[in-house]
Amino acid sequence: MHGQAAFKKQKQEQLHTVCRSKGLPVTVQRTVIMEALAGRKDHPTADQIYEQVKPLLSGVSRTTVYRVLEAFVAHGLAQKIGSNEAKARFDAEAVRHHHLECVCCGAIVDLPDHESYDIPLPESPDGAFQVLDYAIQFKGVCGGCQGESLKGAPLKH
Amino acid sequence: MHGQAAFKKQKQEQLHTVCRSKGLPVTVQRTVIMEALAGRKDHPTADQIYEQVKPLLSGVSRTTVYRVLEAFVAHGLAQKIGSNEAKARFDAEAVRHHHLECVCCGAIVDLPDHESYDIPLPESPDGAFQVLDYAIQFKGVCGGCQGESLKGAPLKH
DNA sequence: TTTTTGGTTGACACAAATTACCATTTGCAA
DNA sequence: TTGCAAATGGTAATTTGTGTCAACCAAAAA
Repeated sequence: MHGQAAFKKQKQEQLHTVCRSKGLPVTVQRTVIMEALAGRKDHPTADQIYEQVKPLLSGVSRTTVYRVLEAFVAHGLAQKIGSNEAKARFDAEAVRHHHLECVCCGAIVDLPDHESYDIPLPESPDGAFQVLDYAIQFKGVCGGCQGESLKGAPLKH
Repeated sequence: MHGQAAFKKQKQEQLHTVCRSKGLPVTVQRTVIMEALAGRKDHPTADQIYEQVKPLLSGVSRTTVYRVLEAFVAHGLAQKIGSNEAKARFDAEAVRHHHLECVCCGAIVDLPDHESYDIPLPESPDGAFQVLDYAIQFKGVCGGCQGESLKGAPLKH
């Protein structure tokens, strides 16, 4: 896939731009972690990224991976997405898009056509809340879990 | 508020109905935990509910609170909502509605007019995924955090 | 009312996920 | 190259959620 490589390159450039504009150092850790995150489409957890970069950055601290991912989110380089499981998952795609979450196995995939779901932002519906963006979380059962659900309990694999 | 009391009563009746129809006992713990959850609009975590019911049910186990809340979700009596924080939050309102989440302090409030945001469910957009429902997560800054953000860092209170 | 029975609860240990702290190292600009 | 602010590594601690099992209890049967 060439789109993959292009996306990675774009994210690396974005990382440099943001760091330079805010006076933050571009560290090896940030570069490698961004490379790892941008190369995945499965919205990994911090620990999954840690396992992935450990062989590439011998001696990385788990703490650093958590911190770097949080920093990406704080500076708009990545998104933290909320799932029903009790752990944070990250997404290098920071522009608006929507997700399909399997209620059975927890898998989260991107919705291919996000432009079909453009809705207007509510105008401060409760008074003071300033609405900036939104994300739609579709819930359902993925292909792999549909077979399983026929065998017994519908939820909780 | 009278709507509050009516909602609590409705949830208690729903609890009885569901338990009876499935042959499950209606325990004191379930009753008190439902009462606590139905009385809140801030989408509390399991531990917050635990702290709340501890004085009312002397000797409750934290494990029980976690289990009962999961049971509510499994039987459609409550919803587990995914936030950007790495912990599960619960909502006694089980019918479809949407949320406003403050990216600064993490507060989650219900969107008053959820009927304005009816969108069609995608027809298995990636092939095998069976879409059942959706929830829109609006992101923004709540009233309390707008003042804070003027003072310095925009994120992370 | 008493008995029976299967699901529930409490207590504890355990695992997973995340954060706090601090000494050391590093990026980068002067 | 040098200096400083920021980042990192390592460890410990906290928070959040799960597994196990004996004792218990709600609800139906006797």
